[in-house]
Amino acid sequence: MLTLKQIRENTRDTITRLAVKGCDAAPQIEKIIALDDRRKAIQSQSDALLAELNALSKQIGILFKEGKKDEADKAKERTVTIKDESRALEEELKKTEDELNAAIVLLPNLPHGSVPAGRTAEDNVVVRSGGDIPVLGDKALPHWEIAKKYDIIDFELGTKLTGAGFPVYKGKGAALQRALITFFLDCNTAAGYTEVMPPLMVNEASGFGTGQLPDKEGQMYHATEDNFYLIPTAEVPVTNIYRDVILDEKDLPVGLTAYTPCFRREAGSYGKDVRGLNRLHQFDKVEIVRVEHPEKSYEALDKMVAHVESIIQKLGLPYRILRLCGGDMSFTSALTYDFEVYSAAQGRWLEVSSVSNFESFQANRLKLRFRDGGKKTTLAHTLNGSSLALPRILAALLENNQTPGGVRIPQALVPYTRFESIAE
RNA sequence: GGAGAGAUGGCAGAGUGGUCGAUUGCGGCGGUCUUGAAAACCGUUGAGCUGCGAGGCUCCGGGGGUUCGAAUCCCUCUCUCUCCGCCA
Repeated sequence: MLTLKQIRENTRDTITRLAVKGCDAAPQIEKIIALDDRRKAIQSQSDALLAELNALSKQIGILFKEGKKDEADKAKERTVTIKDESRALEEELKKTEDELNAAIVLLPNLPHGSVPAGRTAEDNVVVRSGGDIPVLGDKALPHWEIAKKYDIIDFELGTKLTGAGFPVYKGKGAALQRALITFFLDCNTAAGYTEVMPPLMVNEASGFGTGQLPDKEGQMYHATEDNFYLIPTAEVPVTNIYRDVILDEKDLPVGLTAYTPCFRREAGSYGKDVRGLNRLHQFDKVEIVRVEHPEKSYEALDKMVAHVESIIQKLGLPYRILRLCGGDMSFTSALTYDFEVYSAAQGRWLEVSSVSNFESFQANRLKLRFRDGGKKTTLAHTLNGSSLALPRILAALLENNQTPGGVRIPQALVPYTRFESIAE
């Protein structure tokens, strides 16, 4: 969430920048400022009243000690009216605060100055691209057919066990999956990220911390008996490590990486785009998360982009990097780069990573701060990115590397798979 | 799952109705001393809201209650520990 300070002190600028995201925030902001004014007024009234009550209570204590019971009883009378007034004010205050909070939470993060205007994915800007798109010829198979041909992924079996979107990886398919996870983690730790293995279920507070709750409640699987949520991404448990934390400035930057399965209900998506590995309810992903000093977060974002790019290059996949336009960016992001790899048999680009700087938007919600110099606490900046999501990488690998003699494994992965191809 | 104990500041640990946002120790920061360091000594050291400021208000796991007054009493939830049961 945005800070009240930002909204109040840079009102005009806030409105202008939110417009880039296609959000007409003026009425909302007017409402927020009015609510905040009201909150302050009630608060100071309430504080004055409580100050009087505190003083009286102290006095009554002293009077009792001195044995002046009559005077004490007299003083008590006044406290009764104060308490009534105070209770009413408190109710009013809570109501106003709730309204204020609900209003602020609706505002998306401010886009960075470099974010292109635009409404849809069409308006995203290709920053750069790399790798060669293979020419496969007419007999090229989409990955779901390759998977069937070599019996490495069984979608029907997963449906039997659980439901659609829960594939079973078999034989070399399972081994390749495991190899990719280890490969990605090794790349990330070599770049200085510390590996963590977080829980796959989180409580409500964590869901709120990263913003999945309350808005996206329907997107997560919910274990109602214990009120836990299955994580839709490692971002949730890993970022929440820093919920309500005040770091020392010298602890920055923080860089963590985690492999986790991800669970998404994907309510409402269907159609041809969801075939095979393109969209799953359970999939594997390796994530990177950073906590940065506000002055260094964009430098860090560039480093993350370069890092993810280097991994895709090692796999030899054709890719492109997009700077998302205002309209296509997530609610919480200030600047996002998407990575897409080309799926040669499907003839389309598949999103495999999204790297974002959230600036202080998440940190404000998490209360993630650092102490600078020894005195002031300041909100930190958070960033995260996939490094990388497995299913679509796997899809592209299978499709782009298919040959009449089988699927060729990229050299960088062979030490991990310990086989060089997948054949009949 | 059953029984019991507990949750206090960065950590340890006092505090069982009034002047307690909280004794003390450790740690941190600043200083004295020293060529430098250690030791010793002195000072300082939680967060949030509000106010130009002085100051005021809130927070002792979360929520509710009793009371003029709650860290302290009551209810409730969550979590931790010990013992028993079960178990990879």
